[in-house]
Amino acid sequence: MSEDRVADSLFEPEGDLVEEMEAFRCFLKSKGYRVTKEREAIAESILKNHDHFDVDELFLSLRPKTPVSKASIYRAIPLMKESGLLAEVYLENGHMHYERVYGREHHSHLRCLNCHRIFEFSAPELAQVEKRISRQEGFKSEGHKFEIWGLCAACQTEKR
Amino acid sequence: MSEDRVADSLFEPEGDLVEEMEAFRCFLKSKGYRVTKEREAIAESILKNHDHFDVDELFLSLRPKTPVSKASIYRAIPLMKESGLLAEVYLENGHMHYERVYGREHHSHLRCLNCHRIFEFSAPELAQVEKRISRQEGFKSEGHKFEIWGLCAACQTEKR
DNA sequence: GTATCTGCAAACCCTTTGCAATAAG
DNA sequence: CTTATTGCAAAGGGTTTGCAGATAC
Repeated sequence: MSEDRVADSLFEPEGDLVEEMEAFRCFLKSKGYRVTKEREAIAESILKNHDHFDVDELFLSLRPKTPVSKASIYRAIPLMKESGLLAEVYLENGHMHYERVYGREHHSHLRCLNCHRIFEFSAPELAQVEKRISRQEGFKSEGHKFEIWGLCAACQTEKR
Repeated sequence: MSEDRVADSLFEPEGDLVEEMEAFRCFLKSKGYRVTKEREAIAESILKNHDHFDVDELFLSLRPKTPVSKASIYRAIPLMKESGLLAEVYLENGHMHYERVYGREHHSHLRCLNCHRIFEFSAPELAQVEKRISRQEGFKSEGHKFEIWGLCAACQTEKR
């Protein structure tokens, strides 16, 4: 069906959802955590619908078909972080925003201070900086985050 | 008095405190905000004692000599951010950590996930990445943040 | 004199937690 | 069966806010 889009890594073919769900289940088992329908619903919703999201969006999007309490969502987040399914991205208006990691390339963010939209980009130098500085400082690095803030193209025009 | 240390930008000669306080007062006036003794005490405490801090540390360090309520501290923070005196650095254990910006070079952070210490470094490439990506995306950038996390040298040894 | 700022205490709001019922293995 | 997980509602805890009195200008 969608086998002819193998190289397209931005829009996920269906098969990847199955694989990624399986990876998450595997992770849970490997840690002795249980595979519950709530955890599956949360993970599936993120993998299908949410590149960037906060707890409330996730909660609301689950509610119609497979309601899960916020307590369970909050309790699932550390597990999903640990499994590498998602990562914290930034805090805005006093609550955390997350992004899906499975099936996406590592990237950095541009944040518009005016419209609060997030734009993504990749910059290969960053991994090199991470490596070099870590070596230099005797650090064993596990990841990095780079963020640029300012005004996006649209908001610059608007403000003139 | 300390005129012979002009080039030393890491440890601040006394004169800089006066200048930096003056810059902050100027900023307040320029915006129509008032120069109050509370705002001066907060700014002076940060400039003198706090490269990295959170609200509680600031509150406690002010209390003995020039007590200022937390409400006033929280109300002063956006002003100090706006003036460029301080910047948000990271969220830890549910509360924000700040750093002094006046009189210090821009730098990035290494965070140890084990001992939670922060190490600083400079990497000139980062400003170039900021510039290049902004140009590429039509973004008008106003700043960037780069952070590496992992295990510091001491914590790696300890864990073996 | 007037508008802004301060301190206090209460309100906010996101997140965490205790507990009894439920479900996974 | 046993123990982890869920949902609920209450607690937690950093931050914000309303208000009356104090203060900058």
